[in-house]
Amino acid sequence: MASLFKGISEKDKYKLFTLLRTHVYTFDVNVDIIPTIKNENIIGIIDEGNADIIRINYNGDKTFIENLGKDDIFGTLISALYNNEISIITKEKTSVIIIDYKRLMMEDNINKKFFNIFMQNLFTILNDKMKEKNDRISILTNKTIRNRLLEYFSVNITKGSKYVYLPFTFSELANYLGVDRSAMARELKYMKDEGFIEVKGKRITCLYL
Amino acid sequence: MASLFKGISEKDKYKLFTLLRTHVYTFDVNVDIIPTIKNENIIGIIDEGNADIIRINYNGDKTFIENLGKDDIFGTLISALYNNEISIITKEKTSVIIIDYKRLMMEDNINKKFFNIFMQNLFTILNDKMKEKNDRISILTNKTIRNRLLEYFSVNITKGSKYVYLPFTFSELANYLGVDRSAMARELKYMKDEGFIEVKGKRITCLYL
DNA sequence: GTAAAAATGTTGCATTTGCAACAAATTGAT
DNA sequence: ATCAATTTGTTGCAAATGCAACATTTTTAC
Repeated sequence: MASLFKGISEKDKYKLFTLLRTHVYTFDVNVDIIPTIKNENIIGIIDEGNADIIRINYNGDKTFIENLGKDDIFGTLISALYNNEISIITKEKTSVIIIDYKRLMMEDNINKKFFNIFMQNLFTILNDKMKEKNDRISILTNKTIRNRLLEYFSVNITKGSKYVYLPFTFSELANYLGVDRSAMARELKYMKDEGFIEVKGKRITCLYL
Repeated sequence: MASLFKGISEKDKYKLFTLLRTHVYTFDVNVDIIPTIKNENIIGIIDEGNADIIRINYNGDKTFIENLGKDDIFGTLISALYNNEISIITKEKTSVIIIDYKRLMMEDNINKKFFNIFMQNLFTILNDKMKEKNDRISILTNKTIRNRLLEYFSVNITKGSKYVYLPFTFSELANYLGVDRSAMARELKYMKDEGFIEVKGKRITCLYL
């Protein structure tokens, strides 16, 4: 699991916090954290708890973008906070570490070895995020529910197995796939009936492999 | 327009190339550039020409991801090249600058001012890319063609105007929106008939604003 | 300028999907 | 253990969409 602090000792981590003038904010459940950090060019890291990134469109409709858990990052570089369209809603009590983005590039930082490790970690995380988004785009461009499901399975199958474990509920899966929940349930039933898949709780077995 | 070399003089740019051991490759039209650069952890910059990033899924189907033009970047950090699913197909004669990703983080680089500017530019570009991908996800999660179009217009409208200028053909727009071209044409006709929009070539006027 | 290729416009039809409404099952809190 | 809240299962129906097929227009190449 990628973390911004992988390979950095606790001691260096706190040196880094000083260097970057980090702030820590703690939020209750069901709160939008954006207003607290708005107007800033920041990177945030979830230190505890979790939250959903939601996008609000021109019409007031909400699109689920992703869920953030421990060590996940968000901010200027990740979610384009500079527009007004995004909310990050805590799903439980959540604390976040906020780093001022401008300080990342200050020249007095760059001689510190732990700072360089930190930057490498940041790149790795951005790379992973980009892959996730490409994955989702690939899924969403499929025109039928069945093909979206199959693409989702293909992307998320446990390597070398026939199993997909859902990291969320079926409702949220429908959301992620951009389809109606009940229509998805219907399609899953067809696929079960045809012997394509087997569903036990959140574990789906792909029998066509 | 964001460029990796914004704020860097030509002289420093070539110093940077030496520092990062860049390579330049030139490709004919309609060639996949991935095989040439595969196995490498790289960042590529389009120096001349343009190319499409295409994703191939488990089924052999192709998804258009994006078009790359001058100064656009691609590579490990942007398109997750490490999996086998991506092709980058030139649409004309195209030359690309390839930077070895590992060298980006080497400690002997980081005292150079132009290197820091370069890194800042890289972050800015990554940020923009992330925003583009979030935009597309927001569009693709809409359930009707009309709503995808409206969201597309909303995201791409020229600020302070009622105009959207398509940067590509209507066929490609349908592709981008993940819908059937003829179905999209039909929907656009309905919207014209209802007085919602006006279409003149690649310029769409949003009359509902 | 001309022919070929690509893009756009149009339409009928079968299929897929969203939506709504409700029942059943599961989960969570006290 | 019990009740409430959430999630899941199910289905009829109307609407939206993909698909195919073909005409027309525009663009491109020589």
